[in-house]
Amino acid sequence: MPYSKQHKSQSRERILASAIALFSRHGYDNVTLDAVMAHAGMTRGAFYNHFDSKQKLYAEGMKSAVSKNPISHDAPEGIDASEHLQRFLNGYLSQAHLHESDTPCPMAFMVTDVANHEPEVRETYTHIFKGFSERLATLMEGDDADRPQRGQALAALLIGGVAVCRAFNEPKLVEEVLAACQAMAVTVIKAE
Amino acid sequence: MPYSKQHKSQSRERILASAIALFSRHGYDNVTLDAVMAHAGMTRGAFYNHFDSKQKLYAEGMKSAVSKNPISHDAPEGIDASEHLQRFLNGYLSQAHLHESDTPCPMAFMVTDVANHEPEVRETYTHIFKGFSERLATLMEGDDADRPQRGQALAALLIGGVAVCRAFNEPKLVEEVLAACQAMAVTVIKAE
DNA sequence: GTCTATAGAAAGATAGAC
DNA sequence: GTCTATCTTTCTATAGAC
Repeated sequence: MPYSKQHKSQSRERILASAIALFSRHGYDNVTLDAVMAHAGMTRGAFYNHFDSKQKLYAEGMKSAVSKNPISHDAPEGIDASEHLQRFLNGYLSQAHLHESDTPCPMAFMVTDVANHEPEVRETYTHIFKGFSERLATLMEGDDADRPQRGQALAALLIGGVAVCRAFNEPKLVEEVLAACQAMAVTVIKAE
Repeated sequence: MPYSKQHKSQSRERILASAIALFSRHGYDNVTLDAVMAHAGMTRGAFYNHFDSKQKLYAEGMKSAVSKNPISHDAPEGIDASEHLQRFLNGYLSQAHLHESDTPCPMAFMVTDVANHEPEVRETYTHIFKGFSERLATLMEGDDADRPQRGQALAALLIGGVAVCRAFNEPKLVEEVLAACQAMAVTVIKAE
């Protein structure tokens, strides 16, 4: 057998990484399987050995993207929750996230796209959002009873901020809105 | 001349209304010109007497949608700014807006879609967002110096809240997030 | 498992009749 | 101005060689 199992799973991972990067930046319909496979270093014909359809790849890509989100992991040694959260906010609401990241946040980059897809994809999105908002709630300060709600609102603010900035045509406005969201986020995560 | 100028401009308006409704709900690529024209009561062939291309229709549709946004207009007689804003928030962050409106907010429904389009569309989006956030800033309370920034963050929160809710698969979560955004919006519009 | 080649469908845009 | 019919391109998905 000329190809190992490891080889196949590596190919699959490359396809997934390629899919996340391209779907996020250009949208589902603007990305062809040709492009995904070329970006992964293969040709179109090999695709169907790994996934059943383009739609399935989209759903799988979303799932795969979650685990790569830095907020999904615990704070590094010696960093407290508050500092961990603040660092995350700085990275999330940044030009680098908007323009350079290879693994941008799928919740912000693909919101509208997901809303137009079938239930399986939307279920995945729902699951990811819950994890995200709960994680934010855990890391913030203040009364326990309010935190889940504040976590959800903060999540909407962050996702909204990144999403609208991506649609803008003016760098100056992008800077302003990122800063405005930062400022509001800070007041949200402080105890009331 | 069997067709009046008025007839032509009425057709154009019907096409625009159809375009806004369909593009918002289903996304640019999931809507065919066939569908737009059928929804407007015509067939595909008539389209090119009104617009140069599908892309142009998209840009024109965005522009047309702005003027129909209730927040663009002044408060009715006897309603003060604070009450006008609160009513707008209630409508914006509602199930009706998410599921039933024929003229949903294009900023929330088409964010990701717009980000994937050419500069002309993004310029229009940028323009609309500025008007929206400035209008919110005008209607809210508190220190003048802070208001532009707070208006931008509030805009991001509202757009983000509606956008994510549209992607969810669980009605219960939709209700929670709408309420959470409402609560946060209220604290933002109050004087600090 | 990956390749090249191709089938088949969908949809944007155009032509010409009325 | 609007219609039907058609050209043309694009892209998903499949077939078969290596």
